[in-house]
Amino acid sequence: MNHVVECDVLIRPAVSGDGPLHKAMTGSAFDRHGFLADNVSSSGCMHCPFQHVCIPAQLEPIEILRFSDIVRSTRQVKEGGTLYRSGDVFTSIYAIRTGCFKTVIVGKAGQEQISGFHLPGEFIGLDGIFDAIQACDAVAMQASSACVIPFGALEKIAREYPAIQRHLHRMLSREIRRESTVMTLLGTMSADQRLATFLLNMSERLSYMGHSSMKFKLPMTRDELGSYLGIKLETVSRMFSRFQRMGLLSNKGRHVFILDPKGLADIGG
Amino acid sequence: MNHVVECDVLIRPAVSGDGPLHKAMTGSAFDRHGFLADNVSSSGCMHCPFQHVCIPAQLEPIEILRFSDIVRSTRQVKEGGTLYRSGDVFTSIYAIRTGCFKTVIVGKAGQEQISGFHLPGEFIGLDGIFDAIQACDAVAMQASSACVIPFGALEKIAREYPAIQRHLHRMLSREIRRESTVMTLLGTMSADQRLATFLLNMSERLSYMGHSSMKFKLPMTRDELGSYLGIKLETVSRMFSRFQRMGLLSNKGRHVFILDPKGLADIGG
DNA sequence: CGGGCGTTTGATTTTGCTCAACTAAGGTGG
DNA sequence: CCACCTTAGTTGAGCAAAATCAAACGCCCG
Repeated sequence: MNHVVECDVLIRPAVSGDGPLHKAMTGSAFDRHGFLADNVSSSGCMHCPFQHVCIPAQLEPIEILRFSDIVRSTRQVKEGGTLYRSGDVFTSIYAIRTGCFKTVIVGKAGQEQISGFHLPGEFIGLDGIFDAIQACDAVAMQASSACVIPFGALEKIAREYPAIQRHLHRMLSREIRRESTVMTLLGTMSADQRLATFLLNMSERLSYMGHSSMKFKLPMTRDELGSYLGIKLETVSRMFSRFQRMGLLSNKGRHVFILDPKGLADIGG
Repeated sequence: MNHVVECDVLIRPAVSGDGPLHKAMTGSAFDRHGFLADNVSSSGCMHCPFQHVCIPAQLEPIEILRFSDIVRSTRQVKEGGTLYRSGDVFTSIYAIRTGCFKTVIVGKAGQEQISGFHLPGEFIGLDGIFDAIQACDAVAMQASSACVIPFGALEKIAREYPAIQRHLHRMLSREIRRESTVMTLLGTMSADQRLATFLLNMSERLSYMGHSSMKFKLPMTRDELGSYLGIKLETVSRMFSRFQRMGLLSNKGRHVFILDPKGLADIGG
């Protein structure tokens, strides 16, 4: 039942083939066991309800078909499980189908840095291409699933279809962009600016999917959010409390209700 | 005369076709007017003394030739000049030939974040692929030059030659990796760790090129280094002084002489 | 109903920032 | 060629922001 609701929501046509396409995180979306554990698995992209999320509108049917051909399997990952780990041999990239993943970079000294929270429609594992070794852990934050895209096969069809090639290059470049944005956040912003920016980004991703941009539930703990934002969990908590005192939002635990997006934007820059 | 020395140094065979290949920054390399202002320009890669730096060893002669064909021009940029600016239409990526560039991300609120210092052999402009708009400024820190690689043409030959395609993908993935490393630095490290890590990274890049890893001159101001490391210029200066007091290095302005790399590594993690 | 985890909040300490003064070096123009 | 001026770098004092340490709360979940 929950399934139906979610599917229904996700099936809405994408506003465009391009922008940041992410799975919604409205109340229901993250309730309890989270996203539906679909087992439609290897039936290809042609009839995948998430098609519009990870395949751009520009592709011709034949191109989608070829793309679909190489996506032979999906992987189900339970909460806390990994899609891949740092050090693993790289063979595939992954298109997230349901749920939510975090990518964690573990430094030499054991320091953990969360480099991103990834929602349906995003591709992860791109950092493994360089030397064919995965450079981070991809950990499921809820029961999640992802389509496995063998990279060698993807390169092959990219050589045959310029539109697919371009799609791949855009994916790679987008990841570079995303990381640049995070670098700016970590390099130039204060704690309150970081959180405000993060929340607005989340809100934007949601509204883009046609969901409420005002009310949602975060999929991560304060500790994880702190790791991503480069601040301590207590500081994250204090900033939430401050925002609430300021009337910018109302929150209880991970549930967030944005009251004054403009006010948040003023803080975030 | 200075020219000859530099060329001589740079012409040394690369240790491998892969690692972080960067222009050396030993005393002479950054002295006064810096790198040679070469005007060999559009004679192609086949006889370019920098060939080994930006083209991997795996490519066949015919592939190098095809690659060379599309590199029709080089651009000379004087100190402070830009190779491209945020907002420019993206048409090409650039292979740095001589000198040094910084890439600067300007946030909405005008905050400047230096996202990287780039030396010969590196490719920049990859973040512009996504939406065909450059996302940052590439500013020359000395008189510098770069080969212009039209991206459409590169995609075309990447479709014809798998090895070139792979080379391109590795370049893109490497940039994602590089940024991940910086994110970890900004997200988890204290000021002294950041500087120690940066200096060792610099040192490593240098030794890779066959230069002294112990003695070099930094190409950037304290302010620029601070921007990159996410700390203020005064803090950078204090950390240098602290390291000197600790006997880890000896420095005067931008000249650095590393005395205890192990000690620096202990700090950097 | 009890235990444990995630979260909030407070008190204190530490780190790095801000403001400010001073020094050194390089370039310019008389 | 020297005096001046600008810019980069160093250093110190005081301050603000965030980390750390510590305690208590609430809420799932078994």
